[in-house]
Order: sequence, then C-alpha cells, then structure tokens
Amino acid sequence: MSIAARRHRERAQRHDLIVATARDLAEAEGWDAVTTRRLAQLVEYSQPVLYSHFDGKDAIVRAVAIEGFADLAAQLTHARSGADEPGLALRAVCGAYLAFAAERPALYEAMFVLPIDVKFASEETPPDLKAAFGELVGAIKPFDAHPELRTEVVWAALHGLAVLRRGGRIPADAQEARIDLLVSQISEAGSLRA
Amino acid sequence: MSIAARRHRERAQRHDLIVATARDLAEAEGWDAVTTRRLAQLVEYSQPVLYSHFDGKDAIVRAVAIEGFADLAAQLTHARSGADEPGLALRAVCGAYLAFAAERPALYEAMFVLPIDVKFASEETPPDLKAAFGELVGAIKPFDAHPELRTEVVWAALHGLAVLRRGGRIPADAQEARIDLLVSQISEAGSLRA
DNA sequence: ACACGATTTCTAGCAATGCTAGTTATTCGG
DNA sequence: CCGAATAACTAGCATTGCTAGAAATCGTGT
Repeated sequence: MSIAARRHRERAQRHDLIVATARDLAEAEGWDAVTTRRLAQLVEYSQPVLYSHFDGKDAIVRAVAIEGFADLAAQLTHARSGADEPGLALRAVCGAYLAFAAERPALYEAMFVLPIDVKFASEETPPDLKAAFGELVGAIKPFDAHPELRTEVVWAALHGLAVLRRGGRIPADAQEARIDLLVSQISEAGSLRA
Repeated sequence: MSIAARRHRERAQRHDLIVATARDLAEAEGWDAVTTRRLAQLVEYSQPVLYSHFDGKDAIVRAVAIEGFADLAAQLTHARSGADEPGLALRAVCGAYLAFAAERPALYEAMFVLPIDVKFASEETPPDLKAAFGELVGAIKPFDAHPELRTEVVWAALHGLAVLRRGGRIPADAQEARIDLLVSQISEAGSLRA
C-alpha cells in the first residue's frame, strides 16, 4: 500500500498548500481577491483541482478559519499564562484577542465574520475553537462563579471592538483605552462580588 | 420651471422606490439576492436606470443604510424617553438596539457590517447616525462623567451580541440575560463612581 | 518493453454578476 | 409639426463560482 500512501500524503500536502495560499492571499489583498482562478494559479494547478479537495469556495474559507482557531487559542493561552495576577491575565487575554484580530484581519474575518457553517457552542464545535473560548472563560472565572454568560458578553465586546475598528466605525487611537475600560469593568465588579 | 420641477419630483420618487425596494428585497431574501437585474425588474425599469440614480450597487446599499440610521435613532429615542429611571433607560436603549438588529437584520447589516464608505465619528457623519449614537451616550451619561469612550465599548458589546447572534455564533436563548448582564455591569460600576 | 485500464488533470464552457457603450424612444420648445 | 435634447432600453463585456467531457498520466500485468 505504499504508493497509495504516497498519493494520500501528496494529496494532504496539496490540501494544506491550498489552505495556506488562500489564507496568505486573503491576508495580502482581502477575501475579494481570493477567486478560484487566482488561487488555482498560485498553487499552480487548474481550477477543478480545488473542487477535488473542497466542496467549493466556502469550504476553503472554512478550512482557513478552522486552522485559525488553533492559532488564536495558542495566542490566548500564551497571553494568559504570562500573567500571574487575575486582573493582568484578563487584560493580557483581551489584548491578545484584539491584537490577533488587528494583525490578521482576513483570518479573523474568516473565523468570525464570514458565513462558514461551523457549529459554535455545541458538541461539533472544533476543539481549537472550544480551547480559545475556554481561555477567555478561564480569564474571567476569577471574577465570576458562573463565567459562561459573562464570557459571551465580553467576547461580544471584543468582537465588536475588532470589527467596528476594522470597518472604520470607531477610531483607531483609543483602542487600548477601550480594552482597559472593558477589563476594569469586569475586574472591579468581580472584586465587589468576592 | 414647472415641468422641470415635476421631473425632479418624479426622479426623487423613483430614487426612493429603488432604495425601498432594495431594502425590502434584502430583508426578504438577504443581500445576496439583491442583484442589479432583480432590483431593476422589481422597480420595473431596466438596469441602466439604477446607474443614473446611483454610482453603483454600493451606493444603493449606502442609501439604504443611511435611511436606516434615522429609524434606529427613532427607536432608541423612543425607548429612552419611555423610562424615567436611568438604569431602566439604559436597559431599554440596549434592548431596543438589539431588537432593531434582530428584527431588521438586512438593514442592520447594511448599516454596520457591509462596507459602505460612510464616515463614522467625524463631521461628515450622517446626522441620524450621530443622533443614534447620541441616544446611547445619553443613556450612559448618568453612569459616567465622560461617557464617550464607555459608549463606544457598550456599543461594541451590543454590536458583537447582534452579529454573533445572527451568525449563529452564540445561542439564541440567553440573549435577554446577556443584555441584563451588560446593563448591570454599567449601572453598578456607575453607582460606585457616584 | 509495451499496451491496457483507472485515475488524475486540464481545456472549454455555462449561467450569473456588476457595469457600460451605443442605439432607440420620448418629450418639450419653437 | 419638426428638431434637439433628454431619457430609457437592448445588447454586450469582463469576471465570478462551478462543472462536463476530453486529454494526459500513472500503475499494472503480460
């Protein structure tokens, strides 16, 4: 079965190449520039090859998004573990989330803005996405005994800050101050409760 | 100049008809269904007529959005004036915002998600948009002496709740509880400050 | 070494999209 | 009632996602 194995391996490599190329092109020129023709040209295959790997363009975006979840989870984990005090940890996680969104806007868009038919908050949720959300929950837990609902609201705030900022709907300059305000809101209320 | 006036009037009517039709079609079948051909057919004119009124499809979406700002401002004003106590007023405004987003998702999408080249937070900002934001500021003012930054964060949270909900990224059932949590977070912190 | 069968890959094309050039129809002033 | 200006339409372009059918490639058995 060696030759079949090799084929399988090559196919997997090409799969990854397509996903990585789509991500890079989107990051460089936006998702509008990611056309099947352009993508095919970049991976040096013809268009139909894309359709032998994915059900369509949506599936490619979805694959990019799912890979992104792992990246985000890693960033959040790293941020949280780098701070020992709960308030600082929460601040670090929120900062890391928005930094991720700002530095990799196309990837973020695939994950949280474009319609990608991925189950959120269910059993079928990709593990990396669960892990990323779990980091947020973990950062909020010290301030709330039942942190899930609060995490959803904080996540919504972070997401709002990310997309409104990117869309030019809120100014760029005070973003750090907004994070501080959001974090202080949680930690102060948490202190009360404690 | 009567005949010119009549023509001008008819043109304005057709302008409004196009915008209203685009909005209704988007609300009924989503923005993907709003194609220039479909829209032209619905207003019973040929495609090029659309381009004599608007610079392109983007401009039509923009026109829909700008009309929407007035609606949203009215809803928020009504919600705020219906409550006498600041905490209830804030709750009412936040509830009204999310109700607007949930009940008119396509309109909301045009206003706050699609790229529409409208200046936010500047002198060129449409007055109705300023008014809508002003209602939010007004509802938060009792809890913060410098409410602008906090309003941006609250708005981001509301926007996040709206779009994550609509995208199926947070579950539908606990949305009211999320609003309560968000509002209590503001009003309790405000009481502290007072 | 070579031809056959299966799999992979490509060329060519479809329908739909936003948008526009150039022609036809309409309308109004003299 | 004619001619000029205005308005509206038909037809078409380039681009999009996607696919059918031909061509090429590859592994296998003799």
